[in-house]
Amino acid sequence: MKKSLKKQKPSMRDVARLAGVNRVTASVALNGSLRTGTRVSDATRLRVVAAAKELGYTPNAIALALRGQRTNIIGYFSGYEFLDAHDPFNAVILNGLQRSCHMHRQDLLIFGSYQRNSVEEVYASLVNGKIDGLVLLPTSHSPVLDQLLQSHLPIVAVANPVPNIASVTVDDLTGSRLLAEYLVQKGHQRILYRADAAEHTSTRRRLKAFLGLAPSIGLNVQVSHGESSGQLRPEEVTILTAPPDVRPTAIVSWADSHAYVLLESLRALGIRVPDDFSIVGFDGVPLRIRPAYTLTTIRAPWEQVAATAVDLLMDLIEGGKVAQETMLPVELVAGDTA
Amino acid sequence: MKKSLKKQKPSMRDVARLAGVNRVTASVALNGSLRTGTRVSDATRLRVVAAAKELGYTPNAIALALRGQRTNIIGYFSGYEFLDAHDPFNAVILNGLQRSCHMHRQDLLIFGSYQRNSVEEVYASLVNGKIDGLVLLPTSHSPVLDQLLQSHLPIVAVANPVPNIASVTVDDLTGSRLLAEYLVQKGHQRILYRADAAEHTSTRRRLKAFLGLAPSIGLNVQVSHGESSGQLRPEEVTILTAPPDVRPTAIVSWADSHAYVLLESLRALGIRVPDDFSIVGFDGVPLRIRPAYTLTTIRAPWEQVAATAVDLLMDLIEGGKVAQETMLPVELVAGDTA
DNA sequence: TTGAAAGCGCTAACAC
DNA sequence: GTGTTAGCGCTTTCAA
Repeated sequence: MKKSLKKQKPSMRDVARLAGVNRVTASVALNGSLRTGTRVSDATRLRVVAAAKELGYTPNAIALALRGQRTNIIGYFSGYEFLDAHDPFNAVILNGLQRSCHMHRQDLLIFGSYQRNSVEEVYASLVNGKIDGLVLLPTSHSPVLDQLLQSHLPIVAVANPVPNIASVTVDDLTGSRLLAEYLVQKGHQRILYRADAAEHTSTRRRLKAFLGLAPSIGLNVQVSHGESSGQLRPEEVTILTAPPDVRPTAIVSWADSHAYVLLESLRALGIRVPDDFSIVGFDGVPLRIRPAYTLTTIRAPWEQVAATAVDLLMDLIEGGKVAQETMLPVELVAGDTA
Repeated sequence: MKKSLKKQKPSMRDVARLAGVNRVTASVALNGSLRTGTRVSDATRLRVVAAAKELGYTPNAIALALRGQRTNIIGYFSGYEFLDAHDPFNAVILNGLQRSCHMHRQDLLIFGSYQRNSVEEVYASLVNGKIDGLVLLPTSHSPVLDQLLQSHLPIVAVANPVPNIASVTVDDLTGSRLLAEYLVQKGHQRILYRADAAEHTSTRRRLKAFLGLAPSIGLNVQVSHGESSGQLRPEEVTILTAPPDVRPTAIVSWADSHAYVLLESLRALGIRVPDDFSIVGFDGVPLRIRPAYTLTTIRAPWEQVAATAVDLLMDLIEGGKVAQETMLPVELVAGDTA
């Protein structure tokens, strides 16, 4: 009666005992000996398999991991911030990771460590052996990054290229060009380019490309940096409420997420879009629920980016070499905000 | 020159060697001996700590896990389906899990195994020792569930109560009552209740409560089951396009996600909301981007549900007993769809 | 105060 | 064809 209370998970040893063979014989019988000539007679194999089945044996992944130095778990770390799944960008990345991990039969471990005490702790939790490799969404510069570069943990960055780390990115330059051309075509001349406070590498690329192109196609660009939340700063309000013949007619947001915040801010100020201002974004993450505004934006294949990152990571884990930067194409999708 | 190429992660053994002590002395020096009287002189401790620092030693979580039968990873399994992070419901659950895992210093492993080959495989991957416990979003009835019940993996279900498993749910009854009363108050009499195809336990509770209450407050309820995608079935179209004096005036969707799909379907049919039909949902998941329609719905504290599930799971893992069902309160929030 | 032994579950390599 | 040995990195128990 009481022995069934504490039914432990059976180990290989239990299987072997029941089948009346040695532990390693059982192991070989179940897994097939790889290179070694070690073979098992069909009779024994059958007995072992039967025993395993009877006991409901399943291998212990932790023991396997300790032995083989391979957990078959890959990690996702989105920098220091809380990984807000409500943010459609994070959502699409998560979906891509999930899909690709599934293809590679890897488990996915989420590091949403927004407040983990120290850099040391974060670092230690990343290299403690739980994961075989890491997909990283680099925020601006983080001290963990330096440490990770020293470590031998395979890493692939997404979205923002990082020197010395394999990165999967999107074609920010083309995206900026498409936006600039679109705005010109719509007759705009004075543009407010809203960059992010954190200055991600990819944002800088987008901005630089836009600024580089602007003069040659007749765009006059003013740059501002929004709050990290995407809210308007007082200076920006001043710019936007200047006389109509002076103020910009279109706003380029470095990312959709902030463009949506902006749309709400303008609405609160009684400013109409696209009547008073045109707004374009960048990212083009698909939304599950139809939003109040359909943003004109650059659509990048983020799910594919994440999936590719996992693919590359697997190569890296298996000792391969991968390209420093893998860049995926983008396209412009016209909405009703510009 | 070439030795730095294969810089292995240092182990306790390396630290001990550098400090000139035994491995266990090093271990004790770094972790402090717990119950055992084993102590280390300050001199040795200092040397060991210095050695550890010099080498950049961090403990190996896998070895710890194998030894202590504890990985400090908790898993999240959303049934057989792909865990679509775009779905705001999944997003809010993920956020709650993440937050609570962080509080408990646990890592979060996502099982998004939409297609993992067999039940056996799914089961094996859940009980292989990688996770200390599981938060489960039960879909309708799944065979894995039966197996999991036999196992000794600590489990907590969210949203849908499951017999013999600790569950964290929301007050579906009160939610249904609030909706019914609201609709009556708005003058509705003929209602279409749209349940889900999968018939989740919680949906059944909502429906049952609604039906139970309806007669006493003068509501006439018709029930339909939408596609699993939330799309309209032909029968439903028939119901909705019946003559105005016959057809329902309000639709209750078992969940917001399908309510939003419904809104789009009606829009495609040229039916206006709330002019032609009122629509109410259930879940009240906060949206990051303002949607085209602001749904009248029941708001449940899903993030709190997920966080509580982790709390309970930790109790369970540590050998405690927890309540069979923990129910969190809901409230009605009026939008512009009813 | 420190070291030695044992064991968590598993398998590659080499006996027999 | 099968068993033995050894070791992945760590800590608890006991002996010195």
